[in-house]
Amino acid sequence: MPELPEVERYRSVAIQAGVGHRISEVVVKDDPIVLDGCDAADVRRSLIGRLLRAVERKGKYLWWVLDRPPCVVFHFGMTGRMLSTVHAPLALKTAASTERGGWPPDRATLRVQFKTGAEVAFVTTRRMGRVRLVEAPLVEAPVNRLGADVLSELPELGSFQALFMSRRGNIKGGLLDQTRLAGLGNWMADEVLFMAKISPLRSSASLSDAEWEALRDAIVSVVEIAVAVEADSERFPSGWLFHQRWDAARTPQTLRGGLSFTTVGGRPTVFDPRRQR
DNA sequence: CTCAGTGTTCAGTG
DNA sequence: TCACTGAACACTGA
Repeated sequence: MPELPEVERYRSVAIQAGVGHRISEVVVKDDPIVLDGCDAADVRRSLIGRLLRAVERKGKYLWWVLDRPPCVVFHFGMTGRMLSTVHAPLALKTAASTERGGWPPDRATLRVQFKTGAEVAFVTTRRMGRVRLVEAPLVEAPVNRLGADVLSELPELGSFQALFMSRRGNIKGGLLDQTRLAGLGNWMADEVLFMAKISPLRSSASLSDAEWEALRDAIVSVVEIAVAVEADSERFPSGWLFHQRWDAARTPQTLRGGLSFTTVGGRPTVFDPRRQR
């Protein structure tokens, strides 16, 4: 479930383990699916002996800025993680999550050791995550295709609303389109619509001004809270829809506790038809 | 054995 | 050309 808050957490993991430190050892698994446009030798050569200057994020993408280009850009796909020896792993309550203790983690694509002895690993068990070498991530693919980051660049109400004007489809599809707003994923889209009392099936064109404002406010709130608790779902507010979506996810097209479990735009969707109009 | 689930990309359609 | 839809991708755990 790596949506923005989780990626932001992985950013802290990398910062705390390695920013300001030089890289002494690198182990890369030569996996042509995960390494996109580069091979293990390229990645190793780019990292070994380098100083980690900063770790940046936009939407669900993360990249390491070294003291010499290129940057190493990570995407987590549906099952990626970034772990370190100085961070306790977080047990994430999602359908796909499995955290196991021990170091090194199983099947890491990449393991980096700093001169301090701290290590960071990138794991993408189902191989849908990606590692790329990019000179200037903000102006090159894939990061340059992203819209405004929902944590740091959320547009003011007028431009926020305008982002969706060219869309004919449902509002949930619009929220998931990373070229408009970057960072929301499937569960967060459901959560903000729940908070804003808007049905995921509504067409973008049908929202009132008050609803646009409620939707924008809900995005601010959900993103801020999820980031503040470091994407630890145990600490999500008890009223959030999140807590009800995973255990009951095996009952499509039925009602449970008044909630509707269905599919919108090909994604599993949970909403409360009594509350969300 | 079957299949849900996670994010993105791509082929096909309107 | 643009926007949308649905399948595909790889894999694990239920």
